[in-house]
Amino acid sequence: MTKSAELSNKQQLVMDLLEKKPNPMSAYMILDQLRDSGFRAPLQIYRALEKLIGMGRVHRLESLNAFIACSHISCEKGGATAFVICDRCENVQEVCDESVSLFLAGLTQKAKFRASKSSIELHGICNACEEA
Amino acid sequence: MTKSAELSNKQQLVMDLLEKKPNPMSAYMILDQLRDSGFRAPLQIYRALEKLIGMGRVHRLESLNAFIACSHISCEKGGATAFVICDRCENVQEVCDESVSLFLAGLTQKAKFRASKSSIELHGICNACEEA
DNA sequence: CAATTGACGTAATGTTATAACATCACTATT
DNA sequence: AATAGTGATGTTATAACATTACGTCAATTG
Ligand SMILES: [Zn+2]
Ligand SMILES: [Zn+2]
Ligand SMILES: [Zn+2]
Ligand SMILES: [Zn+2]
Repeated sequence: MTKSAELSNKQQLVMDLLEKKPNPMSAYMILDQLRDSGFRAPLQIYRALEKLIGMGRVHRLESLNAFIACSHISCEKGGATAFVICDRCENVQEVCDESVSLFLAGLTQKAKFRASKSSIELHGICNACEEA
Repeated sequence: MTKSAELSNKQQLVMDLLEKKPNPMSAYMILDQLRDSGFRAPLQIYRALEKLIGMGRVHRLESLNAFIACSHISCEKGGATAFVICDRCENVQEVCDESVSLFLAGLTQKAKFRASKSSIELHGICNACEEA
């Protein structure tokens, strides 16, 4: 629910919803939740998401076709992030430390590559679910 | 075009097509190419792909919704693979060395996690395209 | 032989994402 | 004030990706 002057009304509504949910949501789930707030078409959601992702405030999980609020102050700076996704409870941990950027740096160097975007997603069962 | 007795006729057709193409193909692209070989519906493609992926002979690229033949003998054993994808020429490098498995091991340990599947995909511009 | 299994066929449907086009609100420039 | 530019918005239609549901068939196996 963090207020940010840079967001339009619609964008703020999507941001607020994602920040309330600990789990990833698909664009269509978001649409369903926001019908009463004036959203009527998928594109309205996708446009808001595009902006929020550009700002680093929302991440897209490629392996789920879903979206989640950034759990850090914002990943604009650090950049590279890895997502650890529990397939049971849908909890997502966002790992953003040096090991990630070092790994990616090594990868781009080996591959002689100029990277622009990364997607690192690990699926499995989290500790809490394992013990339950 | 590696022959493998374990594959059905349809599965072999999909495998052959993917092995001929250096670039990722979507399921519907595959379908288009294989209409003359008797494929009629998406499901026929997805079923073959499911089997081939299970065998480690084909990989799914989550960030592209596309599929590509494994460029190694087969990733059944090693497991973890990273894909380096050029957004210009669509060339895909498959990196499968120790740095990848070490990185993932560190990640699962930090996150206290039992991993079952990973998806590591790096987008950008390859060296060849950069120099062109 | 009955049961199980795995591949296959087909139609319908579900889910995710974008194209195309028009309009509106705000700002900057003339 | 008029003009033009920009970013957000609204709406409809459609493209692209994936699965459900149901039925058939052949090979294996207890
Ligand atoms: Zn983040
Ligand atoms: Zn869990
Ligand atoms: Zn492979
Ligand atoms: Zn390239």
